[in-house]
This record gives sequence, C-alpha cells and structure tokens, in this order.
Amino acid sequence: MANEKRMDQVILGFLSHEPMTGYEIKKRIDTTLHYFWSGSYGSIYPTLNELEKGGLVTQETAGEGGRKKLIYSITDEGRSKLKEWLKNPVVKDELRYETLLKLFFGKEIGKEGTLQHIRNFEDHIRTELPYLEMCVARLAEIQDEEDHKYYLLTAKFGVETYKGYLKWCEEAKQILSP
Amino acid sequence: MANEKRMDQVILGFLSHEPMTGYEIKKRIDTTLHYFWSGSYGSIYPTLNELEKGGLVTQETAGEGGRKKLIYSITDEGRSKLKEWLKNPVVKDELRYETLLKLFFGKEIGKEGTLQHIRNFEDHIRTELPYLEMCVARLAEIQDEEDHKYYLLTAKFGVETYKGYLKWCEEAKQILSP
DNA sequence: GTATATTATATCAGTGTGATATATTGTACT
DNA sequence: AGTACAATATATCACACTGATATAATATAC
Repeated sequence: MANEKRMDQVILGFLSHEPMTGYEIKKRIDTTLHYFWSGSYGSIYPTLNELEKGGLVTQETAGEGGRKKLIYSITDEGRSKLKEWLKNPVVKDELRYETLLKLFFGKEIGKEGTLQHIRNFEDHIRTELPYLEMCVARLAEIQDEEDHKYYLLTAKFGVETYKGYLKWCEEAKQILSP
Repeated sequence: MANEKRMDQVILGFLSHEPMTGYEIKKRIDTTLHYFWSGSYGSIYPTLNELEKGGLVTQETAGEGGRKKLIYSITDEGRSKLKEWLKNPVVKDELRYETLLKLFFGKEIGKEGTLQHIRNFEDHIRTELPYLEMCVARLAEIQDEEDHKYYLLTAKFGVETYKGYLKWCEEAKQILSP
C-alpha cells in the first residue's frame, strides 16, 4: 500500500461536529488543524465523492438562488468508521522541516547563510506564538463544554513546541556565532 | 506545480559529503535526518537516475565479484545547484502528527481512549530522547571540525522539541484527568 | 456601476510513500 | 560443511496528496 489515506478521517471528523461543504472543511483545516495538519482541495473533493459513494456521508444540494453548494452530513456508518479509526493506534507522526535540512547541509554555504535561515524560522515562530497563546487562553476559560478540552490539548501542544523552538533558536545562533 | 521536489537536494547534500550508493543514502536519511526528514527507495533511485541524466551526479559501477553496485558522485554543476538551493529561502516546514489529529477529534471516543494515545506518544518520545542526547553530547565534544556544528544544530533541535513534547504530555494528561 | 474579494467545486501533473520483487553477500548456528 | 537468516543493493508500482489552475456565482467596497 502507499501512504495510508487519512483525508477520509479528517473529513469524517469535521462532519461529526456538524454538516458542512468541502470549502468549509478546507477553511477549518487551515484554521484549527493548521499547526499539525494540512489538506488541499485536490484531496478534499475527490474524497467527499468516495465517502458519499461508500455511504459514509450524505450529500444535500443547497442552492439558494442558482449557485451549486453541496452540504455533506455524516451517516451512522460514517460515525462508526471514525470511531474505529480513533481507537486504533497511531500509524505515523511526521516532521518535515526544510529549515533543518538546510541547516544540516549548511557547511556548503557557511555560517551567515545558515544564520539567516534560523532568523527567518525564529521570526515566523515569534509571529505565530501569540495567536496560539490567545487560542489557549480562550479555550481554557470554557469549563462546562467537554469538547473544548480536546481542542485545548492540540493548542497547548502548539504553544509548548513553539516555546521549545524559540529556546533552540537562541542555542543555535550561539553555536554559529564566532 | 505540485509539491516542490526536494529529494534532489537531499541526495546532492549527502553526495557533497562523499560518493555513495542509493542504499547508503537511504541509510543516512534514516539515521541522521530521521528526526525531521524521510525518504524512500521509490524516490531515491528514480531521482538518482534523473540527476545522472542532468549531469548533476556521475555514476560508477563498482562490482567486486559479480554484484551490481552503483556509486554516485556529485559534479561541480551538482554542487552549485545544491548551493543555490541552500541560499534560497525555505519554502515549507511541515508537521503532520496523526496523534494530534486523533486528540482533536477525541470527543467521539472519550477520555480513556484519548489518554492512551498520549501515553503511547510519551513512551515513544521517552525512548528516543536519550539517543538524541547522546548524539548531542558526542557532537558537542568535537571542537575542531567545522562541519560537526551543522549536525549539532539539528540534533539540538530534536532534544529541545522532545523536551517540549514531554512537558506537554504532563499538561495533556492533567487536562483529561477527572 | 463595476472592480475586487469571497464562496464554491473540479481537475491534473508532479512528487513521494510503502510495499513488493529480485538477487547477492555476510554471519551465526549446528 | 551446510543452511538459515540478516544485510546489502537496485528497481518498480499503485495509491495519496500537493499546489496550481479553471470556472463561476455572490457579496462587498468604492
């Protein structure tokens, strides 16, 4: 088999919250999963069609006016498929950092070029961290609703790793300084 | 364009150190890049052939006895292609953690199932961290050779993020505890 | 009124994965 | 000496996913 297909599960996951369109699924991937997952239209729309054919989701055409808009809902079968996947052990956690690749082979261009990659990385993390911290603060306030605890877990992961990244940036700059 | 091709650069990077076979490149990816990059035979061998056709590497058949063994070397053109890439800004850093995906949709299976994913993740990190720390200790000892500094950067990245992960694991278990 | 942004779906070439096939050489055990 | 097993070594392929592009309707701003 090739890479195990996981777009199925991402879609079923979001549809387990509420019915929505493929476009809305893409938006949620880019906002809520952004720090640890990604997904493109090129896999979302074909997967939605497969799931519909397999009876795991249902499609409803909602055209106020004339525009095509396909709202998908999860079926009971889809929900049990999602639960099954959630209960199975994790197959793969993957990091793919081009920055680290450029640092590993950095000797070829020397210290200054390599330092620039570290600074760019640091700038990016420093920009993103406040948004993640805001997200954690907002989710931590909500005490009554159970589902927020699960989102809080992933947001906290982002905060803790980003803090680790910034600590590393300091060490890394030191190592390359003359 | 699809996903920007980076196996070219990984191969040129390793060949910039010394000539080697595709099999040896795979081994080095799995040992030295393991914490932030991956690569499979299915992309290594075809890419080696493309690079050879493009004149970025040269192929030499070394068959002591009768076994086929293709040793690749980087050309001057290949080295300048590598340098060019190293100087260009990073295109994409990506995290793809199935564990986080299962936590995000964890409400569907509840606290106990979700806690198990966290424990599995924690066990894995606790097992790997000592090896990374040993790697850092070994690289930090070497003061004279410049190239070790670049490997040290990436090993330290692993240590710092893994420590962040373990800190998060404690917080995460707390959040789900009753 | 009209330019621009957003919503919305669909498709495709290119890149990489994980599995499998094939064959040789080296090592461990009996 | 024989034989199982692991390691070395290359090659190929179905499938998964990306990033780009095409198309078109609706909403918003000026």
